[in-house]
Amino acid sequence: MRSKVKLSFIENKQSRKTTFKKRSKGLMKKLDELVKLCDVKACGIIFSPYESNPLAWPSREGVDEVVSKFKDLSVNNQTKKMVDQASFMRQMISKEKDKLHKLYVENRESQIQEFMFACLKGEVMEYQFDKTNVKDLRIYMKKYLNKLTHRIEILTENGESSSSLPPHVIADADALAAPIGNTGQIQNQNVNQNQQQLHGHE
Amino acid sequence: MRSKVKLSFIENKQSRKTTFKKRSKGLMKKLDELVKLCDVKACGIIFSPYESNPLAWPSREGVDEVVSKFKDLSVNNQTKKMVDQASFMRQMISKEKDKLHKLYVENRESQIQEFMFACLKGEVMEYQFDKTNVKDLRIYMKKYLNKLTHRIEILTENGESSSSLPPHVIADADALAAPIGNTGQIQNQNVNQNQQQLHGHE
DNA sequence: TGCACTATGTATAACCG
DNA sequence: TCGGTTATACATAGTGC
Repeated sequence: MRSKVKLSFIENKQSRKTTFKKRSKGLMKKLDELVKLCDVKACGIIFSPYESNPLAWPSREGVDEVVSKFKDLSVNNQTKKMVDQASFMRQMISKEKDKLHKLYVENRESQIQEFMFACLKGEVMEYQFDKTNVKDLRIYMKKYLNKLTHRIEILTENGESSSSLPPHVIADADALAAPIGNTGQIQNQNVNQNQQQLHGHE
Repeated sequence: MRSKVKLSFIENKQSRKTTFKKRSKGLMKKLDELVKLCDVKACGIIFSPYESNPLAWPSREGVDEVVSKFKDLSVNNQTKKMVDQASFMRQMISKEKDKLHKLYVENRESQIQEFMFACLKGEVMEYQFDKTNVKDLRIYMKKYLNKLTHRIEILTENGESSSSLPPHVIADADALAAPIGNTGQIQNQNVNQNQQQLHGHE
């Protein structure tokens, strides 16, 4: 007539509810007995979908009392949590360091690019030619030249009319060099055209 | 052989302790079963003079979770509706905060953009170079440069018709160079247009 | 849906080594 | 003090109203 309890989720909704009601009632009763018999502080809280308010024993206030006592102790026992947090923090820091490094590399590249353009325009101070700069510049120029060569090849091969090609290449070169220190009136006019151009591309 | 439980304090110290041990163990077991069978959130805490640490089920952390949930409810201990409204409000506030933050970031970006152009035009007061501004400016300029570089690449690689290309490219290059060190009336106009342009890129 | 019933599984009081 | 055993009180699954 009565089966042994299988310690697993009761699929049937109705019997689950019934079981919950019976067992939670029994639990609270036992908790009550324990406290009466042994005179200890205790509390129990059960949330269920079957009642709008959580079951709390011995009462809301009683629970509060026990809980605050428990929290007090918990504060002293947070070593383990602290450790977890520490390792978490370590992870985060590691990630941030990676980001930082990536940014550093990018930044260095920009720097060298500027430096290169400055060189091309002869606007570089003597003292800027330190070992590191020159070394990085070498590497960067190589990369840059490759790009340009590649570009020229493509344009040359795809080149439609021969007359239009050279201006392209020159224009390209100018475009790349441009960000460094250009000034002057002509410049200003071009800006306006540029705006339209940019707009058209969006 | 076995007496009926008298629901009163057990005077005998020894049997009280024994009873406590047995019953508390049984309680936790039943709590465990209840949770497994019905899939509800629950916790139990028992303080006793017999153990240095309080008995807590399902675990310190589990108790914390249930307890905080309980506290949340307790605070709004009015009606279930109130609770729903409160949580609804909390959601709304959270969303509004997100919006606010997003707006703040956008706003700051605009600010820094203006600042950047002002810098380039030499129209910046000394006092404006505080740490925060400079830091944000750095970040923003980087972003800005990347955008421009990207733009150059696209325009360089996509060169369409031969006749229209050279002016475009030159215009682009000028636009990119223009914000640097330009002054004068025309410039001011350009900056404004330029800002709109950037905005379009966002 | 919920309560009441009852057969049966479980918890545990008392005891023991 | 503790862990194990046993008899028995108690809790509760399944059932029907």
